[in-house]
Order: sequence, then C-alpha cells, then structure tokens
Amino acid sequence: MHNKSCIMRLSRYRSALTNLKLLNFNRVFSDNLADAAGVTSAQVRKDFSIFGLAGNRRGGYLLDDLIAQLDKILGKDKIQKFIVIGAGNMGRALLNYPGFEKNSIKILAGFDMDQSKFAPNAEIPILPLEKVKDFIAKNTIQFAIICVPVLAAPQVSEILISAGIKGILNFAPIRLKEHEHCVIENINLVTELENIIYFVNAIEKSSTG
Amino acid sequence: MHNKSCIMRLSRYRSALTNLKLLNFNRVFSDNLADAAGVTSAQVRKDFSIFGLAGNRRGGYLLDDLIAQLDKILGKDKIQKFIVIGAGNMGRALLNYPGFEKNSIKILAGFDMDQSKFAPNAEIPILPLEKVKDFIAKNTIQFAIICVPVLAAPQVSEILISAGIKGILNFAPIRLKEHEHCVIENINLVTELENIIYFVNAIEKSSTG
DNA sequence: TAGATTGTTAATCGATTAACAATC
DNA sequence: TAGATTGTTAATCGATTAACAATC
Repeated sequence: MHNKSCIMRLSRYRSALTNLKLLNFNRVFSDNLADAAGVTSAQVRKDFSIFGLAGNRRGGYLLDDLIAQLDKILGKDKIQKFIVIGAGNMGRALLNYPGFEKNSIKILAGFDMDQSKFAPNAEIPILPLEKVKDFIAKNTIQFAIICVPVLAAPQVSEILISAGIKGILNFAPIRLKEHEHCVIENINLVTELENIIYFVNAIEKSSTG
Repeated sequence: MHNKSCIMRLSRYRSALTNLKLLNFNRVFSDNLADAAGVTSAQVRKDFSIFGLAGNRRGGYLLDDLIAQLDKILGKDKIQKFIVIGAGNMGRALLNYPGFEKNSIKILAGFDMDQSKFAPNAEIPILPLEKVKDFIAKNTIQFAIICVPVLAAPQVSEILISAGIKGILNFAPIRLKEHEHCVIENINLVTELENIIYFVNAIEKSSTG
C-alpha cells in the first residue's frame, strides 16, 4: 500500500493532465508535468514507475493513455456514490458543487436533523438523518462527507460506520480517528487558514527583523 | 522557518486543547494531547521544545498557558482580516461559516463578477470584483480565499497579489504556484475525495485478493 | 548516429521515533 | 525518596532527489 502524499500527487497529475489536454497537448514529458503539478521531474518518473505507468524514452508519455490509467488507479472508471451529512452552508455548497459530476463523483442525497432543511423532492434530496442507514443500504453507498457541527460529528461518524460507510471526508473541526473499517480524512478550515497566517507572519518577521 | 506539517500540528494541538478545556481539564500530559491530536507523545514534546513551550516534569502542561502561547504563535492574538473572491455556493458558505469568528478570523467582504450576486448592504457585503483593489488598500487586508471557477483563478490570484494580498487559500481546482510575495495554499476537493476512494478500494482489494 | 528522455538505483535529506538522563 | 514525566539527543526510517545507464 502506498502513502497518502503519493496518491495525492497522482490525483494532481491527473488534474494537471486534463488541463494540458484542453491546451491540445498529445504528449507530455516528465518535465512539463512536474512543472504543472509543482513537483520535480524525478518525482513524477518515480511515482509513475511505482504504478507501472510507462512512457517512451524519447517521446514522453501519451496524454490519453496516462489519463486512462490514472483514472483506473483513482477509481474514476466508475461512478463513486456519496452522501452529505449536514445541510448547513457548507453541506449545501457541496451538494451543489459542479466539479464532482465530471469526476465520477456523484452525491445522491443530503441528510440533516433540522426539519426546516428537508427537501425530499429536490434533484438531490435532503432527508431526515434517521433515514440515513436505510438509504446507505438501499443504494450501496460507500462514501460520506460530514458537515455537521463539531459536537455532533463523532456520533454521526459512528452511525455512518455502523451503517457500512467505508470512507469519510470530515469538515467538522474535530479530528475523527482512523477506524478499522473506514478511511477518514479530516479537513479543518481554521487550521488551513492558521497555517497561511503563520507563514505570512513568519516571512514578515524575517524580512523586518 | 519551520515546515508546514509542524505548523499544522500546532494548530491541531490548539484545537484539541480547547476541546479538553471544555471537559474541565487544567493540565495535560504529552500523552493525552498526542492521543487527542492523533500523533505520538514524542512528537508533541519535540514540537513544543522547538517553539519553547515548556511544561513541568511531573505535572505536564498548564492548559491556559499552552493555549495562550499557541495563540501567539499562530497569530490568534489579533484579528486576521480576510476577503472571499467568488460568491458561488462555496464562497457564500465560507462567508457564513460560524467557526471563523471565535478563532480571530474575520471575513470583511465577498467579491464577484456577477451582478446578481451583489449585496452591498448585507452584514458581510458582496461587492463587484473591480472594487477589490481599493477595498484591500482601504482595509489593509492581507488574506484572501479564492472560490472562483478554475479558468478565472490564475487571473484572480494575479489581481490579489498585485493589490498586496500576502496569503491565499485557493479552492479552485488548479494549483496556483507559490509566489515570491504571497503564501498560497491549495485545497482541491476532488483530490481529497479521490484519495479516500483510492484507499478504500486498496483495502478492499487487499482483503479480497 | 547523435541527442534526448525515461526508468531505476544509490545517495541524500529531513522528519519521526526511541530512549534515557534530568528533574519535579 | 520513589515514581512519573519532560526535554533532548541519537537512531531510525522513509521519502525525495541526483545521477546515469538504457534506449527510443
């Protein structure tokens, strides 16, 4: 099994390659791609060799080939079904995010505890949280995104995991621990901003003092 | 200067500590905190020693002390002013995100090109993009969050940097490159989800095959 | 062929962890 | 004092990079 940053890079390569394709490229060299993805060319070739992605020693890599193979590795050769828990601002933004569909990511429904948020007849329905277990089973959902308040998050993750969810992206500002039967990824918006704030201040201090 | 993951950990420690404080803790041991933040206790002590955060060899660390010192390091001892560019679903979700204010992060305004999004009299106003430069100058803003479509993102970042923005969090699905005068952090939602999908599939394969 | 790029190995680099002396 | 925890040094580990032979 490979490590997280390696997989994140594969995903970035793919994203960069689709941009290059829009510019009518047919082939790329490790150098081009490295530049677009913000890594070194040695890193690109190393990553590719790990996953058996081969090029031509003189002509680089064929764009279509490469994208197709990355799609397979990243599970983009079939639709991946998601649900969103919590239909607050962030939850609703994700329900309507236009970038998912063209990336084989489909959000089937949202869930909330607050009656005023329900929208059972919307294109992507928002349903009561107590229906989530049934919904997961009926639609064989593997993935969920958590956008509930911090206090609700641990409990919600328990419910999801016991209902059979295998992968969670958590936006609630509490670190949900990795689980034996479920991959969990945490994004903490405040932490991301604090990181930026720190480095801006650090640069200022070092240039001032 | 320290590396990104170290600073991200400091931020996570802080977040974990405020949770422990809610549970009426007065002191923590490196062990407790490590558990709450998902790292080893050696890592906690190492990080603390780098930043001169000292404890008591028998009594661990005083919670209030620790939080106050982390606040200083992370720039939380004063209000950090942000703007949001792009008032689509994601942009508006961030404008209304309740977790920022109690973390010394204040969003002063949103900006968009689409007239139908304007809301100059809202509590957090949404203004025309062409006013962004003036607004940044007048309000001495250092930080921005980009939530515009992928094609607009590079141009928007240029505008912001030339207007004096020093730190950017970018949600558009294109990697904006680090800039001499500006710290840039990219979050690509699709990449995060692809990462989860990959590891769920990898686990399934390894347990099946 | 000559030139350029891949694929891979070995070297480097840095971050994490283990271990333990200091000390409360 | 005995016991427990910090603070720090040295060892380990793994990821990144440099370099170059293979080859198109």
